[in-house]
Amino acid sequence: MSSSNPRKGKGRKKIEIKKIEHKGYMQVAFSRRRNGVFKKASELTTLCGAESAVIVFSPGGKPYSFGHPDVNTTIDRYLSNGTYPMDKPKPMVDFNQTENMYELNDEYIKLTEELEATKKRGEELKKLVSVYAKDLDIENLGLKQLGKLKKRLQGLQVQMGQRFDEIFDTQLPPVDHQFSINDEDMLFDDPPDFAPQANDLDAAPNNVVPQHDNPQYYNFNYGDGTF
Amino acid sequence: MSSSNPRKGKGRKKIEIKKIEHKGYMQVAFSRRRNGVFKKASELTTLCGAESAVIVFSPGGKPYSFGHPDVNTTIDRYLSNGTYPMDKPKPMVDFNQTENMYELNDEYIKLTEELEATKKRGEELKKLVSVYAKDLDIENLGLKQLGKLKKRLQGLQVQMGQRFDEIFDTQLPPVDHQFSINDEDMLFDDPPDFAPQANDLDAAPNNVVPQHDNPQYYNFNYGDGTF
DNA sequence: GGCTATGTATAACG
DNA sequence: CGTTATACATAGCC
Repeated sequence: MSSSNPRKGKGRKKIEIKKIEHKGYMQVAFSRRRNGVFKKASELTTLCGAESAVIVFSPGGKPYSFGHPDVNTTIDRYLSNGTYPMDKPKPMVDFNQTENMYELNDEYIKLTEELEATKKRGEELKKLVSVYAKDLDIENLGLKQLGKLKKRLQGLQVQMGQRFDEIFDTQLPPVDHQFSINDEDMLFDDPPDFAPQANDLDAAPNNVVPQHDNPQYYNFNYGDGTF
Repeated sequence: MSSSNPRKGKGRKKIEIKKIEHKGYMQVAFSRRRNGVFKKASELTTLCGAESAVIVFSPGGKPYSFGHPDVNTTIDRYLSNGTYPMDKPKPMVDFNQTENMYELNDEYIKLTEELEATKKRGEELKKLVSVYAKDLDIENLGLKQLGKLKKRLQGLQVQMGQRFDEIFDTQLPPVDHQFSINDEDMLFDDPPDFAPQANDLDAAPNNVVPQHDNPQYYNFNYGDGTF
């Protein structure tokens, strides 16, 4: 940057927490700080015996993660804790502590989104009800209504069949990330649960090279945790 | 301490990265360091425009999280193999402004209440629609949901059959009726038995994230100290 | 990937 | 909870 000083400040300089525009610097900063975050997380984990997971997507879109005992386990626990479908009472934050800003902000964003989604769904349901409400009582259906219902059921059955085939053919994971929004779950009284992930930590070069044609995941082992 | 030290024994001391047994200290450390991790993550996010999610369970089992744009979005992206739209403007508060917290908290409470109310309405509507919702998004149902739906439909079929019987019992079918009795068979006798019993698939291993081992990095003990 | 100077996080204490 | 001294993280450079 400057030119006339052969030996400018070698040490660290203060930087503003704004987006780094220079791609090269940004990449370096990302790399270093990502590792810094992972290390901090692992220390927290070790010092306090806490479970943790950190997921970061680089500006290029590559995922990096750290977790103890492993990312998926922690995510599962987080999700099944009801935070996702948002059933359970959340552990409440202490509003008098600055340190909870982050959590609060997070909750705020989630709430905003969920509210929006829920409202939207409510509207759609309303429409449906207005159309079908009169047909609700099966015992009082006439032939015509039964015929309609029958057709509908047949259509559903076909779809169901296809869906089953799809699942068994492609081994599609049953995890559905969108239950909290298009929640068909509560319809069928299904307890929200997530498939336990196979935990297979195979040794690999510490290089960040994606294996074969898998999507690029960058995980590291860090002490006990997966880095 | 025993020797003279003009400086007081204040200031930070080096600590070993192992489980803190003293619960009081541990709680303090957890609080501070969790906050530190969140801040680091938020800086990383800001500096590099990266998506991130941090989940930490306190030793007491309470989940804390930070995420941008939000935890669930990042988790979803992670779980769905890292392919996801990247640009998405989110309301991001200034983490360094404590004043915002109260405001945020206020919003938070309002949102929570509104969400609850909206959800409640939504559920009631949903009950009404349930069976008749032709717009049910079957394509997004998981196996378990499909199983339930199937049962439901079968139950309906029985009811429909009874209703049909009633109708044809008490009155003569129209001359050019749209449904023959045989239609019943097709509907009721022959419910395509889709799945062998679906609940197993939930345990099917998802595509496992490749793990990279980095053994020479920090090595810390974890996991025996009872807590 | 390594070095060094310096900004930051934070352990111990009031 | 605020201060203080200090370990640690890391920006700029090689």
